[in-house]
Amino acid sequence: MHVHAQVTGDERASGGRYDRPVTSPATGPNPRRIGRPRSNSRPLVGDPTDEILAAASRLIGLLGVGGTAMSRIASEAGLKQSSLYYYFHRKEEIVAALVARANVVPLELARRITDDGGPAAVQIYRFVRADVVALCALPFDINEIHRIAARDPAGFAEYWTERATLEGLIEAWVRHGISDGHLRDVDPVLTAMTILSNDEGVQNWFRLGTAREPQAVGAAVADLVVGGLVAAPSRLDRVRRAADRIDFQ
Amino acid sequence: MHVHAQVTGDERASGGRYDRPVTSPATGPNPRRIGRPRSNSRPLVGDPTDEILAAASRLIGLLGVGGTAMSRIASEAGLKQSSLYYYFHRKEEIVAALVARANVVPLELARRITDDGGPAAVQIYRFVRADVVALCALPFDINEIHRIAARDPAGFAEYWTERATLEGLIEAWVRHGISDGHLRDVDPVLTAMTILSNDEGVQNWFRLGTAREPQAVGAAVADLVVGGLVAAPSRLDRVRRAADRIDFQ
DNA sequence: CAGACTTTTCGATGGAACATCGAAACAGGC
DNA sequence: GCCTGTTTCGATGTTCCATCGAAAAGTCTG
Repeated sequence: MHVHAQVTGDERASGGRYDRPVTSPATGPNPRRIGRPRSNSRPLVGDPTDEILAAASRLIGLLGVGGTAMSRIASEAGLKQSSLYYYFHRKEEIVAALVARANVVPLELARRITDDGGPAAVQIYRFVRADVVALCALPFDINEIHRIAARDPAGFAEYWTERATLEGLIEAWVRHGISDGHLRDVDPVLTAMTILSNDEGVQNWFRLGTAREPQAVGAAVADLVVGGLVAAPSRLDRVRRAADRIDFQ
Repeated sequence: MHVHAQVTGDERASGGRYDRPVTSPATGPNPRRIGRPRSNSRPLVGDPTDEILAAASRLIGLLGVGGTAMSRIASEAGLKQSSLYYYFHRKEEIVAALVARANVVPLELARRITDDGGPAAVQIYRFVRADVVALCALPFDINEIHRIAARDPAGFAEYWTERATLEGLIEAWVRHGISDGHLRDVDPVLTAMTILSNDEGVQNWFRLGTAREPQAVGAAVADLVVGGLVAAPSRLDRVRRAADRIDFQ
């Protein structure tokens, strides 16, 4: 029977290999692997799935999704083109796996900041500053991935769920800030959307070549966003100092 | 001699037909056109270049650049696939022509606002509000086009020049606002970049389906941006009223 | 330790899309 | 009528995504 028939729903979500072994992947010095040997004789370093994702990530950052051929990814991962389809059914699944990784960082960040508590303005400041830096550090442009995810809501369902969660956390900060009078009376939904858009948009232009350091860009954007939200501008300095105390010590 | 050999540098920049006739295109009731007739018998309505761009714009908005096949554009414009290449050498040239059109609106807007003069905060407020609306009204996602333009700086040289001009105009507003004390002491370059990123990022999320009206989104973003820039937050109300007086009367 | 089964890889192939080439089909001027 | 220039087409080449069946290894069972 052909291996494709063994695919279950779960692997689609995980974006990984068809039948992922429960045992850890080959890591020893002489990783005896089953299956037909590769035509090239290069030593096999780790989990092929990870190697594929690493190659894809690098290439997509360089050439974009459309400009990155499956054959190129395969060759950089030490495989032939058709062998890729053993690990990922379609090109989009590779993209989905990459976006799933990228999504973890901002979401973890937001959760940690929510757990830390503190004034809403400080929370938002901390988030924006770190989010911009994190997005700038990604090897590829998150906006391009967004666009692909938007055209295939079913295939990227997990992504959109996480995205909604993230937006919800930010909304909650904004709501708290408004109710305790520290923030202006803005639309929380629109504001959360704008904050995320802003981070991603800036990341885009940073990628296109700005001399600024990501840290500086992040701080500037955080200044602008929080400055636009706080009820009294004199608070901005205190907010910045509070954020620095938490994150830079 | 093949028609390709007749291409000059100019047509590349204009993104149009190989040898654009100086005479106006057929507009009469019975526009007798020279050249081989089309295989379909549909009546020919206007300039084929415009029809191609209209079809491409619609399809790209629907399916994205990668998802829009040249054969599809051709068929919607009443042509066979290979006939497109008489008007545009490559798919990217169609994209370049579209982006050239899209770029006109924000640049004109910024120039008019500069000519109008007035306080920097009002200028920025007016720009952001109108820019967001204009970007939301585009049939396609400007961010996708940006990315393609970024990967081919030579082919989109005109676009990048105009972009730099736009950024320069905004920078000048910010500089003026700082020097006369109405705006906080921010980095003008970074701020101009952030403002444009913000507009484009919000446009992106609006396109993905928000219940808000573009007008409302634009006003909210303008509030946030200008609120983050003005030295005294009490000024925000006055700025908004001043902008309303100019644009909504 | 032979043979069945599983895992991983490959080569061949089909189909879709971009792009090029040469020629066909018209109009207008000589 | 014939030549020239304009616009369109069909055929073709190449590249890329994706599928299929089989090959080449290891592992398990009797």
